[in-house]
Amino acid sequence: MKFTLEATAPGSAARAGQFTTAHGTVQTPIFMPVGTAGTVKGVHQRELRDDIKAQIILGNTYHLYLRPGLEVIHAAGGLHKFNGWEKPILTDSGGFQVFSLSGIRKLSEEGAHFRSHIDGSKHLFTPEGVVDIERTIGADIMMALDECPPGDSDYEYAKKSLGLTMRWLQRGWKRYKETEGLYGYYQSYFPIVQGCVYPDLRRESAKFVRDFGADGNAIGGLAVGEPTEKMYEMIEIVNDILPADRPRYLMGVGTPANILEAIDRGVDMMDCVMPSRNGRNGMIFTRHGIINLRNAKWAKDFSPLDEGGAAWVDEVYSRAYVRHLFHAGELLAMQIASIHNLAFYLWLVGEARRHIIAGDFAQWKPAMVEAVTRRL
RNA sequence: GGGCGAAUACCAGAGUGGCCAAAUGGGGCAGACUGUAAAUCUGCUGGUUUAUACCUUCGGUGGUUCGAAUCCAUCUUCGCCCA
Repeated sequence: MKFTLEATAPGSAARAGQFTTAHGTVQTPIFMPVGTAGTVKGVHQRELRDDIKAQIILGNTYHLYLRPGLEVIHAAGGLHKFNGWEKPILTDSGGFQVFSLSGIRKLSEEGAHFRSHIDGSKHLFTPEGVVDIERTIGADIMMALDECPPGDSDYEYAKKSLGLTMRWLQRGWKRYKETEGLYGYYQSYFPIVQGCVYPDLRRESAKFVRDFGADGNAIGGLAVGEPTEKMYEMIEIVNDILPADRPRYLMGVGTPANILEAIDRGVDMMDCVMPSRNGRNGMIFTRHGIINLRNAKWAKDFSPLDEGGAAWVDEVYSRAYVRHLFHAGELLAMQIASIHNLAFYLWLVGEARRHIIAGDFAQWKPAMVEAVTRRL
C-alpha cells in the first residue's frame, strides 16, 4: 500500500493525502462507514458509492466469522465478491467486541474467548486466527487483534492490558508476514495503539507500534468513556510518535466535531457507527447543527431535510415528512437518515481535505466545529 | 316496553372496600447512542411541586363505611337479547 502526502495545513497538524489499495484509491482525511455484518445497514452499495460517495467501508471479523461463516465467504471469493462492494474494505479484528461484549467473553494470554451473541456457542479469537479470518474475508486493510479497555480503567489495568495487546501484535504480525492473500491481491495489516488515558502508556504503545513499519497505524481505545479532552490529548501524544508518512487511523470516532478535531491533530482515517446508528434512531447531523427528527417541533416543518446538503434526499424529503416516517416506524425513515448522515460525514471530511489543500483549514475549522455541535 | 351487560387517565384495558393517582400495552413528549449483541435503550405522560408531600380524579347524583374506582340507590349513555 502506498500513502502519498499531498498537503499539510498551516497552523495545524492536519494533512491531506491518499493511499492506494488493490481495490482503489482513498483520499484522506476520510470517514469510513461501518458495515459490520457485510452491509452498511439499510444502504445499497449503489447509494454508498454514488450518493454517499464512500471510498472505503468497514466489515467486522467477529460478526462475519459467526455469520455467514468463513466457508461461505471463502466460497464467494471474499467479502468484496460476496457483498458487491468493489472499493476498499477494512475489517475490524474483533478487538472492539472484546470491549463491547465484555459480559460474554474472557481474555487469556492465548486470545479472547467469546460466547456468540447469536447462539451462545464458544469461540476463541487468537491474534493468528484473526489474521487467517481477515485473509479469508479478503479485507484490503486488516486490523490487529487488541484489547480495548474501558476509558475509566485504572493505570494498573491499562498497563497490563497494553502488555497483552503488544504481545498479541507480535504474534499477529508474525502470522501476517508468513501468509499472503487468498485471492491474489495484497492486504495491509494495521497495528493498534492502546494505553487508555495514560500518556506514558500511549507513548510506549505508539513507539512499539511504529517500529513494525506497517502500512498504516491505528489509535484505538478512545471514545470509550474517557473525557473528550483526554481523547484529544492522547491523539496528540500518539501522533507525535506515529510516522508521518503512513496513514493514521483513529478507530471508532466520532461526532462531527470529534472528526474535525482529530483531523486537526493529524488523523487521516476514521470510522464510527454514529451517522448510521443515530440516523436510524432519528438523529440528523447537518452543517448547521443536530436535529432530532422525532421532536414535535418538526411536525409541520415542510422545508427540505437539509437544504443544499450533500445528498439528493436532502432536497427531496421534508423534515415533517421524514419525522412522520419515523413516527410511523417506516423503513424509509432509516434509509433516508442513513444516506443523509453518511453523505454529510463524507462531505465534511471532503471539505476538511479541500481546506487543508487550500491552506485555510485552521481558519475554517473552529466555526465548523461550533456549527455542527449546535442543537437545532 | 322488558331483560341482561358495560361505563376507569389521550386510546385500549386491568383493578371489584384500605398497600390506587390507579397494572399493562399503545400513543404522545423528551433524552441517550462514538472500531454496531442497537430499526435499540431510558425517563416522563391528572395538578401543584424539592417531595417518601398535598390537592382533584375512575359516567352523574345521593347514600353505606373510620375508609369507596371497588358496596347500595337512582339517573344518563352505550351494547346485546326479547317484544
